[in-house]
Parts: sequence; structure tokens; C-alpha cells
Amino acid sequence: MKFSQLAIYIQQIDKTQSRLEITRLLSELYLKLNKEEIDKTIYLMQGRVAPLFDPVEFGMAEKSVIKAAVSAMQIDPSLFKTKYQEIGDIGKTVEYFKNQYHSFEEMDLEIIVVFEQLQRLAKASGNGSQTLKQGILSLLIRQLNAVSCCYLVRIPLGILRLGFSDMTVLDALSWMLTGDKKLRGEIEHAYHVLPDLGMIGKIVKKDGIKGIKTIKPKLFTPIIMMRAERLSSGEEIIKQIGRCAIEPKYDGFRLQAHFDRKLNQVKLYSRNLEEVSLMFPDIVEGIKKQIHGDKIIIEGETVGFDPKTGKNLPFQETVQRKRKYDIAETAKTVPLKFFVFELLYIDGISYLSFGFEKRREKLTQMIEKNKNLVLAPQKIINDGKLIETYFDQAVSDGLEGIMAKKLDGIYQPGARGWNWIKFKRSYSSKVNDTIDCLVMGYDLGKGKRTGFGIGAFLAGVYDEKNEQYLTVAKIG
DNA sequence: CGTGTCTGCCC
DNA sequence: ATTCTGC
DNA sequence: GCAGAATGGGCAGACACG
Repeated sequence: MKFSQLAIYIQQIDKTQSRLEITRLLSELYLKLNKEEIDKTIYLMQGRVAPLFDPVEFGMAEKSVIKAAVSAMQIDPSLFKTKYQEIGDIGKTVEYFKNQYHSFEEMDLEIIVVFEQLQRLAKASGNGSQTLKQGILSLLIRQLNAVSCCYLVRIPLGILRLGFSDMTVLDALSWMLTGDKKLRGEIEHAYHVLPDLGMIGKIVKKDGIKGIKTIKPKLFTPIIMMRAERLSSGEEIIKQIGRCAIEPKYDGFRLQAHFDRKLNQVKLYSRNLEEVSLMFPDIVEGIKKQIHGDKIIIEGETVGFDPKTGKNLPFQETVQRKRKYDIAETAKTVPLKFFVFELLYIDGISYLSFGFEKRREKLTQMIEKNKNLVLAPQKIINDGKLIETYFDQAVSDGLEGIMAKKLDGIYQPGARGWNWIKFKRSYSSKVNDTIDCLVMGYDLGKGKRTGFGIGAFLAGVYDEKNEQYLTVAKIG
């Protein structure tokens, strides 16, 4: 399929508000694509050239895209910026200028060709790579038509803004097979353990739902991580899920660990499924030493601690461990603990659809005494007031708050359902920490907020001692 | 080789 | 991360 | 109630440039 034809579909979807209609349009598009195109098209429509967990990034955002557009069409940068501020969207701005600019380099490129060029762009690195990236995008802008360019430039920006995301893609894949959403559940289940929409699309295209059914959790393929809903009191939590497990909420970062004992290999994944094993050699070693079992997927929160006092560090300091260089040195000043709270898989058995209590029971037997790895403490609580007490204790211990987990709740990857509930200081109904601020300025909005004219307010307070206004925050 | 700008990823 | 909005 | 699109602060790292 030509990229221009894809652009027409995207344009239609862009105009459509009804999710059902979007789903229908997507399924129609998927039907027309062949099996070599569907995965690439899905990646492009997610603003990527590879699955989420591949570390392939464009390294190109607003500033660089503008440079490429300006050089492609030989526009005065300040003219572009003025128009961009007026329109509020880089894609539409490029389209506007492209409509007035005609190049004899224009040609009807295949989707696959555009994909390959964008992949080349993304992979460019080292000296002169910025020029190369801008050159590739620049040429594509001259080759493609105006509508195509609008969406082309939004791809590296990661803001297609089409009003759909993962879940709609899964719906559309079901729709492609049966004309409705009835296979969505099965496809979604596969997606959770193979979080690669392009691959899922390709499998559906090639082998239909049979192919999907063979997808199982696999070591070193990260599983989409479960997220929590929010509530602001113990009573509400009990009302929502009744008797539940309460755990501290650590202020660090989430890690999913995969361990194959025979291969003696550990891989760690961040919340967005980025592989981060090299950043945390201490956690890797801890897992090798302190875990029972041969093939394992566990999850938890990692937090830095003060080597002298043993106390957990604030996020600001823990985050310094997220680095590529000087890892060993930083590991000495900011050593880590890994508070483990989930078991997803062990020795061929997926624990995803088991209830929390069952997962926890097994997990408890798997961790060898507390060192680098610590089994997250927990308490079963049946009473809203007790939850509040536990929460207050957690806060005064310097924790972020608490997590409440439904006892028979399955592990639901993604942000679905109420099996996990977080209760943090910032939304505790007890805390009343409002202050009066002055509006000191504002940003022009982007996207939908362009028409409104204001994106975020700059808020400030008056410092009476020094008789000056100090900025406090931007508020979206 | 140091500095500034930009980007991506954590929350 | 939080917050808002349309469906 | 949910999915999606807005927005925040702050850190490390990659390049460009003088």
C-alpha cells in the first residue's frame, strides 16, 4: 500500500470521534494491508518503528522536526514558528506550507519504504547524526504529499493524536476477523504477555485466532505491568474491595525481573518495558543469590538507601541510579534494595490468572532472607480505620503511601480494574495543603488547547522578606 | 574539551 | 506522575 | 468508568558548536 493511501485512512480517523467508527476504519485498513505491511503500519501509527520494549528511539522531537521541515521547504524559521503558534500543531503547520510548495521530487512511496527511511533515521547515531536525521526527514517531506507530511512529522513526535491507542488496535484486529469485538479478550491476553502490537497484528493476519492462542508468557519477553487505581481513604478502599492486603508504597522505580538459572541470566525491565539490566548490577546479583526456582518472573519496586543509616532515600536520589555510565561508583553511594511484591511466572506456570493470595504465598517461599532483595511486608486488613492507621504509619516512616490489593484479584496487566488501589499522601482527604498563588504567566497551548489560547499557568508566590515574586510551578 | 540545547525516561 | 473530557 | 490527550519536575546522556 502507498503511504498516501495510509495517510487518507489516518486523516479519516483523525476526523472521527466515535471510537466504534475508528475501530471499523482501522479494521478496514488492516484488511487491505498485506502481512509484510501490517506490523510496520501498526508501529508507525503508534509513533514508532519498533515495539515498545525495543530501545529504538527517534532522537528527534519538536525542535529537530521543525528544523527538518524548514530546510525541506526553504521557509524562514520565524515564519514557520509564527504559523505554528497560530495553528498549534506541527503536522498541520507542515501541511499548510507543503500545500504551497511543490517539488519535482514528489513521488508516491510505499508504506514500507517510508518505514525503512524512518527506521534508518531512528538508528542514526554519532557524529553528524542530527544532520543525517534531519536530512532523511527533509527528503521525505519533499517526496510525500501535503496530507502525508502532516502525519509523517507527527510520527517522530509521538503525537499522532488520533484518539485511539493500544486497546482500539486490539478491537480492530478482532473486528478484522469476525466483524465485531468478540475476540478482543483473547487478543488482549496475548498482548499482555507479548506487548508488541505489530507482532500481534502480523500473527492475527497470518494465522488468525489460532496463532494468538499459542502465545504464552516467555522469559525475557516483558509482561505489561499492572497499574493501580486511586482512592483517598481507608473507608473507600474497604467499600471497593473489602478485606484486602495492605503493602507500603515505595517511592522508587518499578522493576520486572526475569531469571533463567540454567543460563545464569537476569534481565530487568522498567515500567515502560525498557530493558535496564545493566543499570542495576546489585539487583541482578541479588536475584541470582536470593531466589529459589529455575525460570522466574517477579516484580517489585527498587529504592536507594543510605549506606550509613539504612534508611530509604527520596526518589530524587534513587533516580540517579538510572544511568549508563559510572554505574559501579554510583552503586556505592546509592545502594539499592529491591522490594519484591509480585510473582508472575515460575518454572513453566503462569501465575497471572491466579488470585493475589496464591501468588503471594508462593512468592513468600521463593525469597531467601532479606538482603538486596526484600519481600515487601504486608498485612491483611478488614477495617477502614485500621487502613488509615497503617497509612499514617507509612507516611511517618517516609513512605509514599500504601497499596491495597484485592485478595482474589488476578494480575491484570495495564490499567484495568480495581485489583490494586493506591492511597497516597497527596490525595489523602486529611491533608489540606492548599496555598494561594498568583498567575504570573502562561504557555500557549498545543493540540486541543490551541483554540483556548492557554496551555499551562505559571503560578507564583510573593516573598515578603525579599520583596519579590517567586515562581512555584506550572499548572496544566 | 567545556558548555548549551535537546531528547527520552523516570515519577 | 496528575488532571480533565468525551463517549 | 474508561481511554485518551493534555500537562508537570527532574535527571542523565547525546550532539553541536565554539
